[in-house]
Formats: sequence, structure tokens, C-alpha cells
Amino acid sequence: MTSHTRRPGTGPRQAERLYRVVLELLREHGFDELAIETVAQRAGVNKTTIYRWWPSKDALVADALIHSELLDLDVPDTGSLRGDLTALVRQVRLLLSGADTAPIATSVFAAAASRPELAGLTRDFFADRLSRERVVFERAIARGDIHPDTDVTLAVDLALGAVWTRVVLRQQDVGEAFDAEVTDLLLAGLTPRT
Amino acid sequence: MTSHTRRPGTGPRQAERLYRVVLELLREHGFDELAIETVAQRAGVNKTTIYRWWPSKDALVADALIHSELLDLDVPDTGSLRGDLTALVRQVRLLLSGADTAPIATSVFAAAASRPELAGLTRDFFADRLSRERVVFERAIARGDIHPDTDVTLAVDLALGAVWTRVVLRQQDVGEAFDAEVTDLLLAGLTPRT
Amino acid sequence: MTSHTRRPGTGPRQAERLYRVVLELLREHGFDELAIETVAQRAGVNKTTIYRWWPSKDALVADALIHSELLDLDVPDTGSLRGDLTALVRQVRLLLSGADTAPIATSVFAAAASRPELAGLTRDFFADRLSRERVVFERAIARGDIHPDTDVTLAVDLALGAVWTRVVLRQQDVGEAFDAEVTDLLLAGLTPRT
Amino acid sequence: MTSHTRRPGTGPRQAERLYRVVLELLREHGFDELAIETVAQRAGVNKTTIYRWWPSKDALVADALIHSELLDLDVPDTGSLRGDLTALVRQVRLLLSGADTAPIATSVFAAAASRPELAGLTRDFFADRLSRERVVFERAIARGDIHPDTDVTLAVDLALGAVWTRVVLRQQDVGEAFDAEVTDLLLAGLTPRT
DNA sequence: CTTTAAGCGAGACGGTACGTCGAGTCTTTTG
DNA sequence: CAAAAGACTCGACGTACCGTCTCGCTTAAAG
Repeated sequence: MTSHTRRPGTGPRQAERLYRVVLELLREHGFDELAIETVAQRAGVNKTTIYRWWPSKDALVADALIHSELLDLDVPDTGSLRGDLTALVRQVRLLLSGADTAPIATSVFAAAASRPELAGLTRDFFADRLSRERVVFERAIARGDIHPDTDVTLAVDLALGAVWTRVVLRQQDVGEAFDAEVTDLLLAGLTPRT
Repeated sequence: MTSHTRRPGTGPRQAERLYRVVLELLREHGFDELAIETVAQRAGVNKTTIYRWWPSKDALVADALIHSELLDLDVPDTGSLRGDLTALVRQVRLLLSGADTAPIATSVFAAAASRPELAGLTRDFFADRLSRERVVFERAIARGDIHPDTDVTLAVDLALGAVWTRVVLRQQDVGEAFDAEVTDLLLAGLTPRT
Repeated sequence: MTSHTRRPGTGPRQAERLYRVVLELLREHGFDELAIETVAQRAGVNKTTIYRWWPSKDALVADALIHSELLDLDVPDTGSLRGDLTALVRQVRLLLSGADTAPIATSVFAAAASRPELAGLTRDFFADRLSRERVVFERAIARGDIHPDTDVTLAVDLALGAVWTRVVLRQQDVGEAFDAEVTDLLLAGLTPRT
Repeated sequence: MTSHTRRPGTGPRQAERLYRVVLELLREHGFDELAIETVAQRAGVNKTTIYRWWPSKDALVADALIHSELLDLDVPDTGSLRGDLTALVRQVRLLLSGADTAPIATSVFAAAASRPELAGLTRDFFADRLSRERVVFERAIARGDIHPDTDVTLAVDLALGAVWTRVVLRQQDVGEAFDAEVTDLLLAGLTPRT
């Protein structure tokens, strides 16, 4: 995220290639099955070279993810809180259940539960998301759609958590309908009563 | 959960001891660090004996958890939906953040994301919970507190997911206040407007 | 050398095969180039199995040598000290310069200079030899050929050392003539003057 | 030994420093443990720089030794063969067992057994010594102390070898007495009988 | 009360990946 | 443009667990 300015010719020359392979392998086998040896082989890079630059598999994976677009977030601006919320839920749902992203995202965020180095990544990722999702709520407050004191974090946690629970814990497939349902329930809870 | 009726003298004689050790080790190091060799050593049981009865670490852990009281749920009946909901959230929160249970529950449920054998356990566990939590909502419907068509699963997913998100993904400590906040927001979403 | 009586089915089952391979590889490449991985591969044995029984390459090599006939010594009894001495020098010369034995013996004894585990082997080997060579001198003393106070160790060291120096340090090929020359000079030094 | 005459400013500018470090490290850890990487680090020189000038560790060590005074020999001239011989044996003994020189000399000469580049050094060293030790014997011959046809090489090999055997192979500490004993035995063998 | 099968302990093994070390080569930058 | 710095490949190291197999001893219920 920060771009360390290094003396030229310095730093891991094969980083790009490695990141690509890491993401591929994550997609194919998930985080647990990811072996550094495999990364090295498939990238045509020596194992030693990997260990020279990353102290652990976790660090490498974290870097690969940070470097990828996988965790990028589009802050929606549809004009209504309902539209924006639905869009947010949809994004998370796709991340956690899309064929390409699910194996990566779920296995990494899950692994983060017991791995300090990934925990950092995960915390940052969700904090970063939150700070940008906040905008959506601020616009809603400005429009008078919801109460100014709304606990944004809590709302986001409910929405995000619903997706995680349904998709990861209950292992059920859900579609667009789910986005709407979550939005509805949440909206009902947030919208001030007349 | 099903209790296989075996001819007596049949089946793993050391099961109890093993389950105890597994839970101890899960508590101390989490699921990832749990090694069958360690279980065998600490239980004073030969590794072969474990493999005779359980095909994998996952199966052993699943059995140990099923056999324990760790995942038991007390269906609350406080007289009000608010009270019941708060109690439910509280239980989950304690499970996922209590010093004794957190390392076990989070590491196992997280691991389930990529391990079929644990996935079954997890799915069953949450399905089982859900079927019993349902009662709480049925009582509320009977009392006329919420609409009869309420999507109970969705409500539970929001509540449960909020806890998971906050505690596991954001890695933040929360207390009783959180239970109430989640309950409030949810209740507001569920309660019919005049 | 001692044959540990073990409970049956106990101990390294592949020892024989490994010893054979170790000696082969020593012969082909010398001690320095000997890699445990290579031993394992060529013996069709897993690396782990080797490390289970021998703590180090040195220990394995030591065992392989002890187990072999390579270091065996034939105590000569030709009737004269000259004959016996010549035979002894000859044996050492062949050991240190024979196509089959030289790479093994020289590389191992040389390596012993800086490796405690081989040092033991080497010391024992030469001590053992000495104690048996002593007989030759005792017979000579009995015959009155040499003085009873002859320093046997010293004499042996001169003989043995001459071979080592010429063959290993000077890297010169020598033949039977050398045995006789060494014997002559030594004999002249040992034989009492009239 | 040969001092390559180079155009000034050409050639390894850090040679002196490297030689010093090599000798230090040899003294501390012996030849086997000597790593080029360590030499580079301790000398504050890049590894590449070393490889530019020396094709291998062996070559570097050989040069370092040639450049040092460690292998220098003082040709003794005490007036008697006995005195000269004792002095020669003494020198070798000190070289092979002195705290400063032993780790270097034994580990390098031993390694030479299996390393062509060091073999050259070793051969040269002992050949050079021999040619200078020869003087001692020539003086003795001139004095009529020993027979003109004396095989000098053989005599030297016995003396030198006795030290190597005792010190390196048998790993025993010896003192001045040893020098005298070797000398005595040898002298008895060399001196013509009346 | 004994006998017989289920359960178990003990020991050895092949296998995969780990994280590290050092050798030696190649490429890029700098003085 | 030569020398130094930096990145790299390669092979082996010694370790940790995995999961499997064989064999012979316990032990407890059923005859």
C-alpha cells in the first residue's frame, strides 16, 4: 500500500510473478494447502529467494493480497441508502462466494483467526472498508434518511456478518435476493419511525 | 450426536481420554497447531490407536467437540424478545471471545471454511442452534411482538454474524453493551410499525 | 563391534543396505562429497529413517566402517621381524592407496582431524591395530631380534606415518619396494648392534 | 610462493585483508567450517569480489597460506645431525599441535586428501620442505655421519609421518621427548655400523 | 473359568514440506 | 568501463508430522 522507495535494483525482483502464483494457488487450493515449495516451483523461482524476502507464508500471502485488486472496494453511490446498502452487501457476498474469490477470501480471513500476520491484514482490510462504507451512511444522514447518531460500525457488522454466517458458516449459496433481504431488515432497523 | 449402539467392549476404549486431551490442546494452541502426535503423547495412547478409529484429525476434533458441552446452547426464556435476543447474542459472544472457548470455537469454525469434515460439524451445529433459537421467535410471534412472516434465519444470521465480524474479523473485544446494541438494532428492524 | 542384543524387530532394519551404500559412495566420491540424501536415495530408504538411527553423517559412516571388513587387519607371522614388518607396511600401504580402499580410508581418516565422531573411530582403529601389531614385536623380542625395551608404538608410528606421508601428503604412488625400504630403515634402527 | 607481478592497481586490492581473515577463521574453526560468506562478511568485502579473484574456497585458502609465514621452515644448523633432526621434528610437531597452527595445518593438510587444489599446495609445501631439509642430510654426509646413499626422502617421511600419526591420527599430545625419541630411532637406522 | 476376538502398544517405515545454510552465478548500478 | 553491490539458482541440511504397516500382548465378554 505504501510504496517504499528503494534504491534501484534493490528488492525482490520476482515479486510480481510470485504474487500471481500465490493468488492462483490460493484460488485452486485455499490457504491451508498452499505450500511455499509449490509457489516456488510454479513460479520458477528458488525457495531461497522467497524466504529472503518474506519471513513466512503468511507474510507472502498478505503481500500478494494487498498487491492484488481482489480486496478492492467500490463505494456505491446510487442515490438511496437502500441502493447503496444492497450494493455493499452484494459486493461482500460476491467476494465470499464467487468462484474466483471465495476460496481466497474465506480461507485467508478464516486463517486470520489464528495467525497474527494475517490478522493484521484482515483487520486493516475491514477497517479500511469500514472507513469507506461510512460515506454511504453519511450521505444517508445528510439526506435525513437515518438518525445522525446511527452506529455505522454496528450496521456494517450486521450486514457483513450476515453474509459470512450464511455463506461460510452455514455454507449456503445465496443470490441477489439475499442482498435485498439483508438490506430491508437493516433499513427497517435504521430508519426512524414517524 | 447419534449414539452408535455397539456391542459392548467394542469401539475406542480411550475415547474419553482422547477427547479431553484434544479439547485441552485446542484451547492451548488452536486447531492449526493441533498435532495428532501430540494428542497421542499427551494421552499416553499410541498414534496407531487414534488412526484406527478416526480417519483424520478433523474427524477426531469433530467428535471431541460433539462429545463436549462446549457447543451446547441454553434456549433463553426471559419473557420478552429483547431479553431472549440479548441472551442469545451474549451466548455467542461468550463462545467466540471467552478465554476458554474462543481458541477452540473460532479456530474450528474458521478451519471449517476449507475442511469438509469440519464443515459438516459446523453446518450441523449452526442448523441445530437455529432450530432451537427459532422457538424464541415463535414465542415472540405468539405474543404478537413481531410479524408472523419474520425470516428467523435471517435475523439470527445478522445477530450471529455481527458477533463473528466484530470479534473474529475485526478482532475487537466487546462486552455486554454489544449484546444490547445488536438486540436494539435488530429489534427495531423486526418490530412492526404502528 | 559389540553386538547389542536387542529385542527382536527392534533397531534399524535397513542398516545393512545403508552400510553397503555408504561404502559405495565413499569409494566413489570420498567422505566430503557424501550426502545423506544421496545415501537415502540410492538405498531406496527415506532420509527420515536414517536420521532416526544416526545423529549425523559421521556416526553413520563410522558405523558403516566398523561393520565392514575394510579396516580388518591380518597379523602376519612370517617367522622373521623383517617379513612381518614388511607385511604390516604393505597392508597399510594397500589400504591407503588401493583403488577400492584409498578413497575411503584417506578421506575418513583425514576428516577425523576435525570431526569428533570420526576421531573416536580413528583413534580406536589405530589403537586396536597397535595392540595387535604389538604381537609381532613381542615375538621379535622373544627371538632376541630386538631389544626388550623397544618402543613399539614409536616404531609403528614411524612405519605407518611414512606410508601416510608418502601416499597422502606427497601423493606419490609407491609399490612393494617401499615396504622393503621402510622395513630396512626401521630394522636398522631397531636391531641392536653387535 | 610465486609472486605474480601485476600491473599496479590491478588485481585484488583487498587481498591482504582477506588473507588475514581467512587465517583467523581457519584458526578458529578449521578448514571445513570455513565459509566464503563468512570471510566476505568479516572482511567487509562483497562475496562477488572474492569469486572474481579466486575460483574457489580452496584456492583462496591456498593463497592465504602461501602468503602467510605459517608454513615457513627454518633449516636448522646445530652442527650435528642429531641436533638438526630433533629441530626438524620439533618444528613439524609444533606446527601440527601448537594451539595457533594446529587447527590450520591439520585441517588443511587433511582436506588436501580429497581436494585437488589443496593437494597442489600440500605437495608443493612438502616438496619445498624436503628440498631444504635435504641440506641437513648433505651436511651429515659431508661429515661422514651417515652413508652417502642415504634415502633422504624416506628418512624425512618417517620422521614427519611419525608426528602426523601420533598427533593427528592417534590424537595424542606429545612434547619434546618425542622429538628426541624419533631422532634416536631414526639416527640408529641411518648411522652406519662399525 | 477359560477362551477368543476386539483393542491396544511398540516399533519401523515412506513421504511431504518445512525453514536454513552456503556455494557459486548472473545482472544491475556506481565511481 | 571495471569493480562492487545485489539478486538469484541450486543442492543439501536436519526436523516435524503425516499416515501406514506388522506383530505380539492384554483384557473382558460369552460360552
